[in-house]
Amino acid sequence: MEIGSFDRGDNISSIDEAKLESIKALRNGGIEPYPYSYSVTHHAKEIKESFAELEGKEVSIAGRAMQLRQMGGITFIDIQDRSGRIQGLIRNNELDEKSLLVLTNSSIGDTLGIKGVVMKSKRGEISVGAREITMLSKTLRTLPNKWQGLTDTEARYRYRHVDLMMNQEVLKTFETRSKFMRHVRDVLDSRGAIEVETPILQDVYGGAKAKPFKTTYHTLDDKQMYLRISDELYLKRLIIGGAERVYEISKDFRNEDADTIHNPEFTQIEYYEAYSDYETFMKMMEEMLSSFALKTFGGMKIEYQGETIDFTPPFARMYWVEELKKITGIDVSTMSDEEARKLNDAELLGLKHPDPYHVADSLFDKYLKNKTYQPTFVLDFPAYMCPLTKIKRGNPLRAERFELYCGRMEVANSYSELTDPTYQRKMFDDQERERKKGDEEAPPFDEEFLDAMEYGMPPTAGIGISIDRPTMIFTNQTSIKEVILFPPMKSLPPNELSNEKDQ
RNA sequence: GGGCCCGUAGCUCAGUUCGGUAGAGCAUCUGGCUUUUAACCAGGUGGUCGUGGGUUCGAUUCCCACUGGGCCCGCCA
Repeated sequence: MEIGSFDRGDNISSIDEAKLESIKALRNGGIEPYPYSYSVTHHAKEIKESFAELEGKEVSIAGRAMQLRQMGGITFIDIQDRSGRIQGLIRNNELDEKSLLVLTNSSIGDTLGIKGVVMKSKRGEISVGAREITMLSKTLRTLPNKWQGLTDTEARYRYRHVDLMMNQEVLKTFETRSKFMRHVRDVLDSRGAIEVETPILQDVYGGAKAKPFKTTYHTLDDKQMYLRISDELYLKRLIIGGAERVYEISKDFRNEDADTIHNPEFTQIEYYEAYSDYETFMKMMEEMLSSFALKTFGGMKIEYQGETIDFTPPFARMYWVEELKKITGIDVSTMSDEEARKLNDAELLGLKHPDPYHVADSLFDKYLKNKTYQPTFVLDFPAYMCPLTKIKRGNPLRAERFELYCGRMEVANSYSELTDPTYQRKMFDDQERERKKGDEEAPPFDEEFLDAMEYGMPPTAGIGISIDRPTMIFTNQTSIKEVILFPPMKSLPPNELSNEKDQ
């Protein structure tokens, strides 16, 4: 099979006959090539960092053999574990019979355990001088080129396990992602919030404007179900119920094309806090991002794609409707349908649905988005753009909503949540009308949610915090696929030969 | 959905300009070597050149379609 075509779609390399022979040889010598456990005392990085204390002491390390230099009676094996690499130094005449058998049947890619003494080689390389070598897992496959490694983007995503073993910085990226998610949780937990789980499979989707994935729940009653586009409405029902502070780490699904900053399946943390408004969350976000930068990178400034992003609070505030008016003379908050259509033509926006909502949004992208490289609160949206938001105090044309931008990407979206059930019902009616006109992104009427709202919802601030995009910034990546372990890939064409024997 | 680029050995890449069924390095196999670290030296194995069709005496190379990937645009708060 060949990698270039991915014909079989199941493997990046073929099974190596010689390695099967090694397995036989090991078993003939009484050694199981797939044992149960191994006692690891140290990681590579620890040994290198604490060499002074560890020199002469016995340690056990385990990991994948990435390089192997054999010169007659002495072998150097570079063992890679999660922390990095360290050299094993093996002299044949110091090994017992079993270790020697393991050594002669070892190859690059095997997972090995080495027990021995911390020392330096003649060339000064910190090493583990082996007394015992244990086969922990015999590989059947061949690793990519030790220098260039695996660089083909498609292969890296389809065979992420190979990507991880060949490109250790990928693991660092996902460690950073994990740290960020942990940090957001910590911040919310410290506010006394509880983490909840709400349905991913929903009868009535809502909480955002987006095309859903449809599915069918045959076992229940064969009805149409949807993968959630947002968990907003469920979390609000919990606020109505008295939970006061709730959040969910939510995988949301939107049936749209992928690009470098969108993935059909993405992760955000939605958080709702009773008795607070969007000002509370602007402060919270400043604190959350700056403290993460400080804790993780030792400073408020980080490098992203050759430019510095400064997370020192306070972040810039862009009152974008006013800003846009200054630049273009257009007030998008009072734009009529007719004016929107004209602007679509005059500004060459090329929108399919040139309604005020899309035109305003498009004008922001055209004139203002490029000014959001530094952390920037883009705030006070036209009221008509925000059907689930309270109108701004003192200005009925605006809504109390902000989007936090960073690196020209939207990374959070927050409102002073609408709590007036009568007004909310009117908003749903409007949406329903749009929907009947053919806007398939307009969310359906949600009577259950309105019923809940009619019991009375306390003043509440809500926010959705992206996990994917801040991770891109913190790991200096330009594609969302680099921060998603298994990004969706198109199916490979079936191979007619795939039922035939292989190898 | 539109444009541009790409797919050659397990990996990383040459070769395609001007058509004659393919090369390198690493990996792998054999032999040598007891302090290497891109180890080294000698020899060997390995490819229906992404898929299908067309032009041609002959196609990895030219043409068309398809497929997978990347980037840009559109769409997606």
